[in-house]
Amino acid sequence: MRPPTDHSIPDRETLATLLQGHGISPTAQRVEIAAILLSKRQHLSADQVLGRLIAQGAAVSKATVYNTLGLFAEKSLIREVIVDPAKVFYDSNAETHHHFYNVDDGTLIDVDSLELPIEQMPRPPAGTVAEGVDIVIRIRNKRA
Amino acid sequence: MRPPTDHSIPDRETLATLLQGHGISPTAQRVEIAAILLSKRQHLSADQVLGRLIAQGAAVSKATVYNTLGLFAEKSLIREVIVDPAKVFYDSNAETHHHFYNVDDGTLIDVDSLELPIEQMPRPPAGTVAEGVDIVIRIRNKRA
DNA sequence: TTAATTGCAAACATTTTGCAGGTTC
DNA sequence: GAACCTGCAAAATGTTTGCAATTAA
Repeated sequence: MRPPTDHSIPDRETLATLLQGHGISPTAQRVEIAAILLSKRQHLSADQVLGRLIAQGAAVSKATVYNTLGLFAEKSLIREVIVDPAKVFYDSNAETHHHFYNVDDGTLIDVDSLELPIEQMPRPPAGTVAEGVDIVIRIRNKRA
Repeated sequence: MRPPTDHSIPDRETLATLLQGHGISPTAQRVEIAAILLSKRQHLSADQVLGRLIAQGAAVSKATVYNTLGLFAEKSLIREVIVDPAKVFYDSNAETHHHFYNVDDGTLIDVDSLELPIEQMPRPPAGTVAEGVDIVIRIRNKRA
């Protein structure tokens, strides 16, 4: 049986292995960032990640946060979600799925891809290949 | 029969009427911006619109271009397309349709919604209503 | 020890804003 | 003349970059 730790799940060791599995050298800062973002299903902006790092006393610079999140996305460890012209969200869930985007409060909610099946996919233009499909259902709060 | 004009189609008069039909007072600048964007099916950034205005000698300020495009989108005359974290594209086609987005060159291509039917739509979370669905198929140039 | 990574600050690009001057109805 | 609209410049925001110092393999 594994002893309890003072770290959030998943633990640092597991995270380091996970990063390596995606071809990412697990530096202290990267593991710290992964620990925050991958602790659960969530959608955070780079600034929010930085805020949490600072809040918990981790010393990671802004540039490193941006670079690292970009690197994670490139290595398919996380996903970028482009819905807000003002900033990019990073989704701890890299699996195929879609989103509700609440335009009133800027909130993202996951939609399992089984709930939104795509019947038929148009053929990509000549000379190109499809890389992925992003579906965003824009929602608004019901007015009282 | 209507005499030929030196304006692009649609002409200024028609555009002014169109703007009014969407609850937009047709000022000179707004008509000019509409003339550029609505001349055909296209996707332009605010900066591209400004560039074309300048190129053709129209005197419209940057702030007005941004404000006007935002206003047009709000009034459903055009559509904002959020695919590039760096800038918003304005789509002269406000009808329901979707997009291919070429991540290599930043190009947008329309996809008729008939070519990408949605079989089943998940129910929006309680207290919210769906406003629209944006589907973006990310494509990449085939490598030689 | 060689390459990769980080941090800082400055640079950037897009978009927004404040406000004075114009325009419209 | 009241409300709306425009233009300019400055500000705000999110993100990227250059480069020296640090760390990792």
